[in-house]
Amino acid sequence: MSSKKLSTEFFQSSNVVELARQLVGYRINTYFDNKLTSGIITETEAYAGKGDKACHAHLGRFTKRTAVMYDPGGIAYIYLCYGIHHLFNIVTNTEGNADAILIRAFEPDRGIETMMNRRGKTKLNKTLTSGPGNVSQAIGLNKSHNQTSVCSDDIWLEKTERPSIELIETTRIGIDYAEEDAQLPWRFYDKTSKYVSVK
DNA sequence: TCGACGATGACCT
DNA sequence: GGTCATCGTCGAA
Repeated sequence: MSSKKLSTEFFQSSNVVELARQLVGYRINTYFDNKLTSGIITETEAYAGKGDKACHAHLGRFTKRTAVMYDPGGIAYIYLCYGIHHLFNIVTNTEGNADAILIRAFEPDRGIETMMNRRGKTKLNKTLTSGPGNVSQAIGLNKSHNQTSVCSDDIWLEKTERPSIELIETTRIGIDYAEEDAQLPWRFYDKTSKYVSVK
């Protein structure tokens, strides 16, 4: 039990929904420019590969952008949304499945000053790290980290004991185009945290 | 080539 | 509640 760091194998589980559920309460860390930033994940969404209408890899859609999703789990899928925001996902499952988990919010813990600088904030409030675009900016992730490992010395996750989590399972955000799959309860968040994008 | 648009967020009233 | 910034990606032409 000396290492709490999540392994590549952890992310290669075939059940992306269960993994997304599990990650709420776990710790996300990055170490860039000699600065550690970390926090406790409060909100995630599962995207279940080819069979999920909300997933970029729906029906096996394979483009330059989505190619990374088909790689073995344990790496980052980061893409630009609305021309402004970098959204950070973790690819899961084994090669060829294209499952991913979107990290939508976390509760800042270590390196808060660094995160506020990256976000251009002078006051600490929930907007520091709530919302997928804000998450990436706070922990210093951008497209250069696409396809890089999330089990490295620069980016890693850790298991925690998850004290006082009250897990809510509900629908995903911003996927109205996904028809009936928009109704799937594949968003998970901790009701006890204020660091959640949408309650 | 070109046009449409998106797994958003900040700011306004 | 509404508006809009901003640009890479993708599919149509």
